[in-house]
Amino acid sequence: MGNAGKKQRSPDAKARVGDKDEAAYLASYKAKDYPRPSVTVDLVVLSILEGELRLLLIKRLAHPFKGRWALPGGFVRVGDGFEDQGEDLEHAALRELAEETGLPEGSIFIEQLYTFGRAYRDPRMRVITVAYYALLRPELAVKVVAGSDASEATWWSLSQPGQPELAFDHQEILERALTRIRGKLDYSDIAFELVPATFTIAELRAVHEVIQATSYDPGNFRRRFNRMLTDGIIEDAPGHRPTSTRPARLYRFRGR
Amino acid sequence: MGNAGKKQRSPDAKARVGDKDEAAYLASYKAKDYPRPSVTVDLVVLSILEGELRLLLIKRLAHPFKGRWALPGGFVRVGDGFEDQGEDLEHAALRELAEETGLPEGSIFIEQLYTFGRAYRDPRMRVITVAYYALLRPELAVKVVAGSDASEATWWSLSQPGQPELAFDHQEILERALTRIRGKLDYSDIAFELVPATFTIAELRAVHEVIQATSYDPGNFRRRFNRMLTDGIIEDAPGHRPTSTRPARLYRFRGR
DNA sequence: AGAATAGTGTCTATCAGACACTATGCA
DNA sequence: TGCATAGTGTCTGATAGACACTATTCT
Repeated sequence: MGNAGKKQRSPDAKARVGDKDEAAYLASYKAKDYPRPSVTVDLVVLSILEGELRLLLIKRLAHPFKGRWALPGGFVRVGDGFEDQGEDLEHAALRELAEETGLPEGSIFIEQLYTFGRAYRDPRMRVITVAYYALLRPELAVKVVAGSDASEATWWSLSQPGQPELAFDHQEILERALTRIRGKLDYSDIAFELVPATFTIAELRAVHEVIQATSYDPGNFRRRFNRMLTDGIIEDAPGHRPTSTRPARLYRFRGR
Repeated sequence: MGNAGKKQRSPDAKARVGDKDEAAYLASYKAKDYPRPSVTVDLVVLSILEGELRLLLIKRLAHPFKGRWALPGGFVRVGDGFEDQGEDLEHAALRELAEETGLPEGSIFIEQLYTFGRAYRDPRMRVITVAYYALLRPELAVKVVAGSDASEATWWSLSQPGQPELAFDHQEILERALTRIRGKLDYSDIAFELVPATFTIAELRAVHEVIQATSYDPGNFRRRFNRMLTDGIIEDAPGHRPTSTRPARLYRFRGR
């Protein structure tokens, strides 16, 4: 171990120095001599369970911050650098998400959030993390189990006080994710990622209410909803959702 | 050269293996054995000159894409990794901006845009770039000169057809920056970063028009502007701006 | 029958867009 | 004096928030 620098150098680099043509130049490129940071992806995984906004946290089994709760994430695979440049960032995020939740890779919505790279944010070494947020429909969220590395995974409520102190700068990442999501909720389609495949108006309203931590007038919300209907963003779905009183009509997101 | 891997390892790592305490653990940490990508910052530097939206591009002097135009940027300094973890991402962006424009480091507005890390986006090796956008007031923009590395720097117009083909995935980065800026223009204060320190309503309107590539009714725009006045976002400034006809009142952004 | 939620309608304030109009300084 | 731009006022349509009201189903 500790031979990463060696492995990443093209084997016959020196031989081609001096060649003017670009292909040869690439082979002899020496930029790898600069120190490089480690790059990770971290995920703010959110869902709504039992009417509360919930965050998926993993208990760290190793130093640093051993025993503390942290966002799921891990190193981006960059291959050997030259012949194999490894996986895309989004792929790394989806892979880590699948590994740490046990869910299949498809059908999980993620979006890049921000990149956190403050020096000393990881005490071990320079680590730059590309943060994503993921939104899980409740049907999927309940299937989450601890990943193959046997680490503990738990849905913490953000709707109630008493979250644990997070490892690294993960609290800051979480807050930026919430701010972003709150800002995008009204003008984007992300709310539909937190609702079952077919849903009632009240269910969609509950998503908005839980995320914004306010309450909306049912009548006014319905009006906004009706505009989405006439705009073709959503459509009727067959059946009704039984409730404690009058059953509610079902709808379906038409996106994508 | 090629000794980056060696330099980044803590000298007495092996000696402390087995110690349970966290500090010792950090010293012996071996995560550096994973291959690491290079990390750069790239900047979409925009200003408005002669009524046109302009983008600062640098002509590449080296392979790859030698002779092609590219966004200014460069490697993030990460120090030796452990004792010295190097500079923050935003600092790297501000430093590169200063180096490549000759402008002083303060008083330039930048904001992180997105991180582009597709495999093979750089043919040499795996490079992940954290993109920022910078907005320069016209007074500053005219002072930009080619940086210390003597590379050619030019303001290209985005308001007219005929931009050059950009190096790497810089076209994609540019497009994301424009989309972001167009989206934020209405609800944020970024328009004030493209206008002189004191400005007229027509000048601010011109910024909006050039960026959105539309035209706004002067009367209606003035009404929006008046709301900003009563909200305290902007305030009167002394004097008038001479025009070809009736001089216009001056205002000043109150932010920060 | 009563309770609770689904679903509809109305009123008001705010704001954007269209557009007509007045004011002022320069050529 | 004419003209271009600065600056004001008015009308209309769309939308959000407050709130009163009707409809339907479960218990």
